[in-house]
Amino acid sequence: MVGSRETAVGETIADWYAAGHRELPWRHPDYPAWGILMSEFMLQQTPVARVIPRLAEWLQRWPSAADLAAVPPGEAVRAWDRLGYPRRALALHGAAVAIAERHGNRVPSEVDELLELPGVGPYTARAVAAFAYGVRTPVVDTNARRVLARAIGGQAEAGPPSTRRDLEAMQAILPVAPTRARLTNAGIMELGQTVCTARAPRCDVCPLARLCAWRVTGYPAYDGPAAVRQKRYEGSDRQVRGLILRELRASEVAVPIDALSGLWPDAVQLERAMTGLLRDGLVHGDAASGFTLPLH
DNA sequence: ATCCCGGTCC
DNA sequence: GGACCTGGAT
Repeated sequence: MVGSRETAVGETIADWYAAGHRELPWRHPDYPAWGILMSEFMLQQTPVARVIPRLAEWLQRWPSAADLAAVPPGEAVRAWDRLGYPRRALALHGAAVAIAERHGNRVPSEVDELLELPGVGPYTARAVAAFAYGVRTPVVDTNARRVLARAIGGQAEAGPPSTRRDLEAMQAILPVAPTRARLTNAGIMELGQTVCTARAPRCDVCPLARLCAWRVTGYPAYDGPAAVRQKRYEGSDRQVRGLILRELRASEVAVPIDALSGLWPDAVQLERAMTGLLRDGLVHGDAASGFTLPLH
């Protein structure tokens, strides 16, 4: 219905974002769709400040999908450097190959086509459609989920994720006009990152003010299931995988097994990490001939 | 020294 | 539901 909280929240966020936001490279009007796709891959798990310089390098080195597709996947893994979760580099290279071969070197604009690309899930597909092409579609990341949970749901936290519910909740606040919807999509994530933060929300400067259901009900405490905690990094297989890849990134030739066995005291865990890397396609080779990044 | 962040895939 | 990386914040 007209005048609902949903409508008012969506319009208010669009106005707030339009009135002033951080200047980020991928928000410039003439930034290419390929650059936006790369930025979304990098931003999936990595803070803005670390993405900016790396993205600039990638765009200069590989100005289109076909340029990245033309090099071995290992070059993407090497250039990924320390952004973390290097399977994303492999997936981005795979997406570049698919775009070059099946889409005429043009990043697709349809959500369904984007979802077919490796490493592209519900968030990235809609983010690219919305921000590269202006498609009116709900874009929901973890920040948007939290804002929706508070402003619309009246809850302190978002609770367990449900893509279907998230998309419906975001759809309900999206303005009808695509140009306005785009502002709301970008704005709700910015609001969640800078104002409606997880631990110390700055409600005193929030544009939603009394439109927020959580605020008007007196900030009730969260009574849902506790958020799952990430296992510690120190001593994890993730750390061992990171050590192995760091060694392979630094070498232009195959690294002998002896050079890797010194990286970690627990031989069983080292073996397990290497098996995982080989299975993921992040490493090629064997004990006899040594190991490399995937160079073919 | 410890905690925290986060989208995709299996 | 759990695995996956890293560095910055506290």
